[in-house]
Amino acid sequence: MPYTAEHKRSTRQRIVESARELFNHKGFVDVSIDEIMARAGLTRGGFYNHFKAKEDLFVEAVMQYMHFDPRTRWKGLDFDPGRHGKARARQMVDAYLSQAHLEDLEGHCPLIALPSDVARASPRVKQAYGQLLEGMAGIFADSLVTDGSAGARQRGLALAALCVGGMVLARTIEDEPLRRELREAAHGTALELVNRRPSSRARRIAPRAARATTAAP
Amino acid sequence: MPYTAEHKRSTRQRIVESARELFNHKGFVDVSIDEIMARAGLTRGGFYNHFKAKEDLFVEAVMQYMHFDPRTRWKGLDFDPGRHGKARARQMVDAYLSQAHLEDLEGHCPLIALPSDVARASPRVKQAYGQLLEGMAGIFADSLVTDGSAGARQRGLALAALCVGGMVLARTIEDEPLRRELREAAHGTALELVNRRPSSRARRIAPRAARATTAAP
DNA sequence: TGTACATCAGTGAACGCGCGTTCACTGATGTAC
DNA sequence: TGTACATCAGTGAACGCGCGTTCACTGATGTAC
Repeated sequence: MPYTAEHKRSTRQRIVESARELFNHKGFVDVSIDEIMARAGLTRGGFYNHFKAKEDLFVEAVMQYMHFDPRTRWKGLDFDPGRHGKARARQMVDAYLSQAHLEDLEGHCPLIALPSDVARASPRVKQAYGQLLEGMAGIFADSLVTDGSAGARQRGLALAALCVGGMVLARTIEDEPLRRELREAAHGTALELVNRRPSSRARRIAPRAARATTAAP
Repeated sequence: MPYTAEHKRSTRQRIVESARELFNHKGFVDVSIDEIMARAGLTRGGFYNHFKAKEDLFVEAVMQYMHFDPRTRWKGLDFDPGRHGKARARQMVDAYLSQAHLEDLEGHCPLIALPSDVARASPRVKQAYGQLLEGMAGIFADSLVTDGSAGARQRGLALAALCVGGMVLARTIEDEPLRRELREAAHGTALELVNRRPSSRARRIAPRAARATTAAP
């Protein structure tokens, strides 16, 4: 059992990853430190060599998701990070609102798994969660702004709310047909929002919307 | 201290109401039975005269919201339950995504406060929560179906996802300007979705959409 | 109308359990010589 | 190269606390007579 600084860092990383998976699956309070450490191949006591308290893990578990490579994050969905503009937004909507993403309870986006836990957590946790949210809305906004519309930021936030909201609610539903119906409803509507310009009532800059050219599932 | 059947029923009701408020505010696990009973003006032990276990309360607390009169539920928002069609949907969007509704942590819709808790709860809780969700989506769908569009059900579900999602995410945000921005983005986009027909790509029945006639905040 | 009794909503002490955290200890490793 | 030592990641028992639940008890009320 070596203990270089590198070794310690990798152990710590294993603990964070274990926590991320378990929190995503069962929420913050229903996961014990015992459980987290066991999954990381360690025992209870060692936890405090790495963290001051359980809540520290919450922050790191959420932040961790931000650094994932999109290709490994959405493996099997032929996700191409090189796309731009609406194709990029469409691809994001398709991947995010896919059944594979919904069912991957441990691997999917923490925005889906943890909103209620975060609403009751410390400011640091909220900030980490907020960064994820801003990141997602930003990707949407950037993808939509290419046609010069000034409503892209608003549209990006609304798309994030629709995608996350659809998935959050889908996770509460047991009945499979209804769960699918909800997810697909959010999916279809999100694609519509991507393909249409933001309303000129909200922001008076955009000209008439162009019709969509391509469409995904 | 009388004890007619009526008295017992009203005591039970007080406990449910107390639980609903506390769960809404702090979630299921972070509220103790002590707390719930104290708020109802009672002591710990009496709880089990009315309920078999804490989780029973969860089901009832969620169901309770369904029976609220919309006028008391959204007091101060000049909510008129008599409206029909798109005016009804618009009014619902306005009320649901209002700042007053967001800030009323104890009184607002449980769909906003409890999604993560419900995702981890028993089937009975999920069913109660699902009924609330179906109710909301149904109101939207009914309001939109008046023009004969076959996509009303899909649109209703997506509107529910957008409204709930926007509010759920807003509750996780501490920064007031960003919280407002997100809420208003969801609000504006929800109104657009109400005012437009569902895309003819998704359901090929609807003719070209009519422009919106009125618009709320 | 008045009285004795049975009922049962509500009380509060106690139990058992799980969990976050602490702490004295261990033993493998890097380092100094 | 080999050896003694200091370090510190990891161990596992123990502590303290809060909470859900149980239970013997109380005392106000409805009811029978």
